[in-house]
Amino acid sequence: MLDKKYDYKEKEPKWQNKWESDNIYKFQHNSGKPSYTIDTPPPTISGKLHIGHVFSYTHIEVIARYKRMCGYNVFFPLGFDDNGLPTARYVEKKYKIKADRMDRNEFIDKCLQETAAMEPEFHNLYKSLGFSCDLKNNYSSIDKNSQKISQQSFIELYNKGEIYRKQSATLWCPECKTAIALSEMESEELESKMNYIYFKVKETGKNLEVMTTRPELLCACVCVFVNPKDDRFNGLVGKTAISPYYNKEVPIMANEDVLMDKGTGVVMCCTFGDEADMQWQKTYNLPVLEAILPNGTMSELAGEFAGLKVKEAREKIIEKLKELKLCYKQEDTVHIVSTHERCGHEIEILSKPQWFIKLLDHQQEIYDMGNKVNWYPITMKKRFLNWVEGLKWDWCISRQNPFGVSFPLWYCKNCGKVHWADISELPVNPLHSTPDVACECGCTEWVPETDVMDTWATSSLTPEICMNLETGKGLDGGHLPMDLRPNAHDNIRVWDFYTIAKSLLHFNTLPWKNVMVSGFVVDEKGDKISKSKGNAKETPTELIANRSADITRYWACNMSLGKDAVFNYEEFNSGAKLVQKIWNASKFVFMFMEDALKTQPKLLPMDKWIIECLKQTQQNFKSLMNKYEMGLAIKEVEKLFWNFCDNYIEIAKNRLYKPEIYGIEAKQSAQYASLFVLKEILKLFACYMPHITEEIYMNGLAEENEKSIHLTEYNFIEGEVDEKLILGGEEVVEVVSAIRGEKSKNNVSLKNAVESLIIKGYSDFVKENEKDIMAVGNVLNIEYQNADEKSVDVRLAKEE
RNA sequence: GGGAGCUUAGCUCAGCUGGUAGAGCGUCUGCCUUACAAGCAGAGGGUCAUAGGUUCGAGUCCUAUAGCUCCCACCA
Repeated sequence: MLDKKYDYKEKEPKWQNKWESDNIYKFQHNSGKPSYTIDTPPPTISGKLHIGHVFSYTHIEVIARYKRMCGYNVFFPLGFDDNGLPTARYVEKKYKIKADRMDRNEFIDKCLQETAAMEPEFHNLYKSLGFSCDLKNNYSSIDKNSQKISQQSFIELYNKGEIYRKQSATLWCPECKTAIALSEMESEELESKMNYIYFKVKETGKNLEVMTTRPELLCACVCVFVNPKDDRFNGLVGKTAISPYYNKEVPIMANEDVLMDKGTGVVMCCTFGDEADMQWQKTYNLPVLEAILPNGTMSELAGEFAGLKVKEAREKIIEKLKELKLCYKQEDTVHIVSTHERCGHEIEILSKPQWFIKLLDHQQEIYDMGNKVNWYPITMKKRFLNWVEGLKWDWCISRQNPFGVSFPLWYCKNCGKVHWADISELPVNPLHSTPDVACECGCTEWVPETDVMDTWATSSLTPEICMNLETGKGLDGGHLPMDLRPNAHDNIRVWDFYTIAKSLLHFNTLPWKNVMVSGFVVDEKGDKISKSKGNAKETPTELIANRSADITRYWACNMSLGKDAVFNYEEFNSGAKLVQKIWNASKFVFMFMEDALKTQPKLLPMDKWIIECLKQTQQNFKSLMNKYEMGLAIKEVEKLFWNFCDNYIEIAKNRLYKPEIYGIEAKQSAQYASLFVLKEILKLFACYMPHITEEIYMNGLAEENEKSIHLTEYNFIEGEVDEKLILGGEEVVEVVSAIRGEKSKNNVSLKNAVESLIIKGYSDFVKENEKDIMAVGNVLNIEYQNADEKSVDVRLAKEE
């Protein structure tokens, strides 16, 4: 029997502990069931979990439960992404330390301690939300297995000719002092100045006006460009310009990309001010001059400005140019600069040796693979393809950052030749060991690679890392594709993209068949909820404590897949109402459970009707869930549930309470139907609200040997829906509603008797349910008339 | 500039292959009804962004336009 009130504070932890101790979500290796594998996103360990995590992780969790109840053996592991820059920066901030000003090993230990300390917090939150992931089956992207798989991937791709090391233009963050990848860039509007300065044309001695926002790069100017169609500069191309202050001679060249109406129509090209400069450097094979050092200060090239930070140098050189009357005008402007997503610092382009994975050679294949993946919702596919089309760089995977997966290699001190670790030795940290062989050149001294890999070089292998938990086979493509990759839309061009690329390069197969893309949680203004914006009113832990896990989950599912959802506290009320109602309705049905027949008796029409409604809902539910549209799917269940409560139970009530009037068979029919439908409704709700459904199920509905509602399977009723039966039942509801309306209009109680009821134009189905209608409406006399249009005349009895 | 999405009731959103506008919340009016007053019943509320087009018929399909959001490009 059920308690009078449902106390989530007691019940939710009770079931969470039980599920954990019974190990009910363990992936059953040899269960004989088909398996369903999920490539769960490992959250980045760089701060507390926020409501956005709860949102998208709940979506994954609901699908996991759904698939389990569909009869799949669900592989739902758990991971943590704790290697690399995000974690390093988090640790630096938290302890106010700087990685480059302390011992490398000490810093790494600090990072490892921090991540180890945070993982239990994540576990607890997952547990308190009732997640059905296998908490014991987890990985971290810095653990030995992940490192091994990641390093092996690197070596194998090198052997396949897909990796190269090259001194080349690199996106560089002077703040983090590391190379970054295109996907880590953001752009930001910054105020700046357009500076108009004078070059000189050597041959004519005339001034050549040039506009630049980056005068500090003047020292690295290698040429100036004009548009060949620009009449103003007829005859200049081929001549020589002399830069102001530095007095360096550079060629005047023509290029059609130069915008004639921007600035003065003359562009100075430096290596490397921006990506256009880089492109020009490549096209015209211009010399590479390094104006900016990795730490963001000016190089020797800058002369008296050497050692200054870029921004200081910019101001100083303009002062100088003004002094020399070589800068004749300044205008304010707002321009968009590329910044590093992790620190917001402006990105520079430097020339440094880095390791790259070839992507541009495989652009079309990556595109084709993305095209083969099922994206949910389908519009997300375009985002992916759009990103692949815009690819301009190979993937720079080296990072000059202490915390991450090491490159498994050393360089010969003498000749620079690379010595690779043997795959059997992995994982290795080249800083901690040295090869005991000599180089071909005879040298025996080896210099370790100090760079580490981009976090995505490892995260892009999560299908292999996940499956390794089960198979132990390491970097192995035999299990691919997995069934599902779930993530939010910001990860399409990052995690999804890199994973597809790696899967292509290693195994030439899809990493997974389906991608489910969630939206973000935003506030009323449409801004992403985040701690830094201060628009998150409650932490996930507080929400769960104040509103319960089931209600929080319900809120998270109340969305359209892929769309951003507004966080509105009031929306939690609908969930609270639903949970309460499920409890009360179950209490009612349970009152008549004791002497219910186990096998199906002969059913009355309205009992058949509600079962037919269930069948229809189940079918809609299934087809929506198979498209991962859990928000629309639960709406279907809710619709059925409220119909069950407001209409069916009200009608069945009289038969249940008063068998002496309506007959024992009428009671048994209602007992059977109400129990059957309630049980199936609870199963449909179970993946959303696992606690309350479990509490009810295990308190009366479970068979003797059943351990949990979550280990049951849906009892989907097959066959076509009997539309006639559905419509017939709806006609009965319509008649009942007319009676209620009349009473409401006359401000009388629903108990008030109806003196006479005249039903016109309705089908015979209504007549078949005469007893139910009379009972629920307290109707004394009933009459039927044929008519072309349906109507119901209600004459109320006088109030007593 | 390229790509995607959105615009439907006061608010948050559903509306699949075109057939007489839907839900929840909020508002209003009633009702203590042997599960539930944190409840129940009922009511009001919309030129479906705008303009054209296809069609017997258009939130739904097509073409423009406007506004908002996101991604990419724009950094001289």
